[in-house]
Amino acid sequence: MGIEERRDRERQAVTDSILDAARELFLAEGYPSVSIRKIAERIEYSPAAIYSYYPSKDDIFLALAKEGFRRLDAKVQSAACTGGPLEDVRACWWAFYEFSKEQPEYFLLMFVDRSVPRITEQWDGFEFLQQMLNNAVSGIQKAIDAGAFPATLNANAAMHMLWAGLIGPAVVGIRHRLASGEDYDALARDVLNTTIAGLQVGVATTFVSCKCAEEIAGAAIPAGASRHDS
Amino acid sequence: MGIEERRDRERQAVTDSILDAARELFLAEGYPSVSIRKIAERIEYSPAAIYSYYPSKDDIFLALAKEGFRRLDAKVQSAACTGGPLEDVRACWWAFYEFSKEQPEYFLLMFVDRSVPRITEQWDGFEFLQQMLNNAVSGIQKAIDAGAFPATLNANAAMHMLWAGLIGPAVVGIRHRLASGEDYDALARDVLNTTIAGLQVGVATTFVSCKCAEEIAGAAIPAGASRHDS
DNA sequence: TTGGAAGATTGAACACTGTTAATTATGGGA
DNA sequence: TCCCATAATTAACAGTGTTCAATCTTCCAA
Repeated sequence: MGIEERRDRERQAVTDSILDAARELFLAEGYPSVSIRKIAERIEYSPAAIYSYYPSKDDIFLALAKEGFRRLDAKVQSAACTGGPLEDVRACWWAFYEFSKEQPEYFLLMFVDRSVPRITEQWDGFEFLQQMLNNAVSGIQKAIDAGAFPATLNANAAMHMLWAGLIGPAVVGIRHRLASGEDYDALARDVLNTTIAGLQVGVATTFVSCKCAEEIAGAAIPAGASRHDS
Repeated sequence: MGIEERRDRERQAVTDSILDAARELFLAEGYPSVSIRKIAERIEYSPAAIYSYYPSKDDIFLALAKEGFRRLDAKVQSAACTGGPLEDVRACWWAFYEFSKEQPEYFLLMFVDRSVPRITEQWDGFEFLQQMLNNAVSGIQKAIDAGAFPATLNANAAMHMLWAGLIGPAVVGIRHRLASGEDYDALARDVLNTTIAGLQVGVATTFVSCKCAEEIAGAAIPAGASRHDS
């Protein structure tokens, strides 16, 4: 009796069509103008029907956020063209910035907007992102091993710096926070190159990943900015 | 006849009380949960009354954004403790990051959220911000003149790099985009110190302010990342 | 003192939003 | 054919920003 299988298949088809409709609206008009009623109209169902496939609107966009991490991961992975470990690092993080331009809605959903609180709440559980960040750490470690960065550099700290540092230009770009006509790409490029240059000269870092915090505890405490703690 | 004056005074008092109520709700609960009806209830007026003082909800929050720029300007200006031009630069930009922690709602409204589209549209017209950015450029120029940065450094490009670069850690912090328990301040400190170190070693910058673009046109075109343009 | 004009304020409505409960329709097994 | 589980819908609730006609208040001139 393949009836249950057929029913499961039909359920999955509707579930997918809801996500498809949400994605189309989301990419075309942005999160704020996506509504359950618009999704329902697009798939020719009543608004209430959607709630027997997704518990809430948040769950739909949580699924889209996960999709976004996969897309970002794919783009970043295909960016490394092995012009050497250092140039691979540069290329991968430039791809990260490019993603913010090509997929601003995904980027905002994943990193910036507060539209879907659960993305923040379940942050630790996004495996594709964690995997991507781990890959990025490996890439930096390769550059360290190749002598492009000082051996004292903490690859994890460096990764977080590049990541956080590039979110800035991305947000500035998406939200148009430059005077009209100025070059957003040039700014992002300068931030990337300057951060890499800064990492190469070897500034003492204070950021330590929790996983190995106990091992290094107390090792590298202060930094040039310690005077600001007063 | 001081009647008109009195009426103006009363109008201004109500206008102010609307802004006060909006600010209180905004700082306590965040933009998304501020509504015209809540503001109206707080000032004991009907919701419709607000529309004879502000044309729309956006205008209320545009006023709050301007207020935010003044607050940020005040904080940054009082941060320079003249431990030398370089340390002043560091202190001012650390204050910028601290502002994002102390006043996250203002920060989101001014730089990140898309709640009030007019903030993006009228971006060029925020005089307090422009003044603050100009001050920041001057501060960097002083550090250049004092020999803390290379003489070839474009102070305006450096300012934009510090600004955009620190928006990243600020957003990561406000949106809690680190694994649980990790140190947001340490990340921001590292980004700041590494960016300053990178500026000190003198990476060629491609960002040029529009105002002087024609003067420098074509002077400094490529950079290490030019290979990503293909 | 009264009438009217100007301004301030309101209640009710419109078109939305996410979400839920009760009701109806559909299809398969006994 | 009857029954039952599942699916889908209608209608509603409480909320949103905003608008408009009606009311209420205040003031000045006749």
